[in-house]
Amino acid sequence: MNVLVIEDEPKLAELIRQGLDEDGYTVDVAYDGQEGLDKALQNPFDLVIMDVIMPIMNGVEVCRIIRKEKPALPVIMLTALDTIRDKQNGFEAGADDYIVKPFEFMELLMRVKAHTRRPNNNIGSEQLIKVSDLELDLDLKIARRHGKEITLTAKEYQLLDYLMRNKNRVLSRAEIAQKVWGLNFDTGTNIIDVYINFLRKKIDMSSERKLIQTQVGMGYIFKEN
Amino acid sequence: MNVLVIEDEPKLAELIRQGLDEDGYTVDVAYDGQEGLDKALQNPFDLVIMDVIMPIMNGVEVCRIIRKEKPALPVIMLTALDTIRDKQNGFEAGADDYIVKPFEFMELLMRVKAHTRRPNNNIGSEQLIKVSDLELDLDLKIARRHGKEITLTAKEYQLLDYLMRNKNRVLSRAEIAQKVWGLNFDTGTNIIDVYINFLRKKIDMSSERKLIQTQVGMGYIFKEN
DNA sequence: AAAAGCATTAACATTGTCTTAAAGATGTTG
DNA sequence: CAACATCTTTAAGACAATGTTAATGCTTTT
Repeated sequence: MNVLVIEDEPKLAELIRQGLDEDGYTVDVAYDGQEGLDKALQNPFDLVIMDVIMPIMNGVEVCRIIRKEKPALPVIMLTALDTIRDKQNGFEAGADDYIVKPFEFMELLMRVKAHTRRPNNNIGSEQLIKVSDLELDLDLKIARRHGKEITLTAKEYQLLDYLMRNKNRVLSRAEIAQKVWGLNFDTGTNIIDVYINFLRKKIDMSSERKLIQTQVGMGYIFKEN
Repeated sequence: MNVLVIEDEPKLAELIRQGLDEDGYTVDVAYDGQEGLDKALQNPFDLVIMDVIMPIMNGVEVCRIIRKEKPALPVIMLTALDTIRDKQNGFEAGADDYIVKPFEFMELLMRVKAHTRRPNNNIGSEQLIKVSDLELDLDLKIARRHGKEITLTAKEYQLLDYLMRNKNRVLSRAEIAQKVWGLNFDTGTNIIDVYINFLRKKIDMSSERKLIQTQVGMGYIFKEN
């Protein structure tokens, strides 16, 4: 697990670094907001711990940008500001947790564990979406069913990605056109039907379990189970 | 967003319920650990808020089981126990957050938001309309009565959706034609009657409680209870 | 009891979907 | 930079599912 600590006070930064290190985390430290932001965006961290009051760029700002660029990356704010208003600012900027100084290191450690335990947090390590026996490898841009590799073209990949992220929900053609093609679906095109057909041939043809199902008059659904 | 509150103290439970309700959450309350656990496992909640000290089964136990059965369901613990050791117990049982009483409601609300903001959590976030023992699943576009699944065609679905959203109100054919078909109902068509008939066969045939009722000379009404 | 309103059914019309083929883009390689 | 390969998109016909009409019989109202 890779953790980024953004904290301008060297003593505290070192304390946190060492404590997490002892617990098996890989820790990187940044000493101001700008440096922290750059590191956070460029490297695959699993969690960010940051102070609010920092030189160059304050934590709330940094958090806002991180949240926008990496919506799934957990952020724990660490600060002496204790009023409800301060906390509200932090949470509104997208923080996932807020710890008031002074705190016991044990408390921080427990919260770090809580936020890195989440099953969704395979971000930073290997990237894949899994539904039933089909997995989509976000790094290699291929699918796998029963462990067998299935190559996909760009559009097929985008469509499958969208379907899988919205599994168990009927998606209208208009919705799919909008999200995958950026179209307004007034154009009377049947391109979605055609691509659904391509995907079915690749992922559903050889299997009994049909993952892509048609909902006549409504759209398509990617069904788990 | 569906939230389960497990809290034995009725006053506090109601306070939380009301506050979350005002912020747009759908809230269910359980008053002891066992009831809470049952509800949590049987329904698709997005978040659980629970007290630690409760009759029948304590929060730590409940949390441990929830975590095992539903690893992705966020749990916020709420307790008067303030020592590091207590918190450690909570987190080790799989809690995602830990708030010490007394707390400001705003702080709870912010943490609830933080935990329900996470992407990928379409787990449990199924949208549905419920009237009496009939529920309409807006994701799967199916109905369920007594838990039994009922598939619907596109028009049937649209009509039922309209009826349920306007439950306990007599709807004239003209209104229905307008809203569901986009027609002006001057055409002397009986299509609404026919579709009401289809719906009755699917949802009312096998049940004593007739949800769709005729108001002679006026239209139809979808009646709760 | 007559009239009006409603329920039900089956036949038919319409729409929606699947599949294939081929043309138009785009990217790659000699 | 031309020829090739691959990918994306359009189009058309076959087929299936759904939507609608209309005729008939039943129920409610007056």
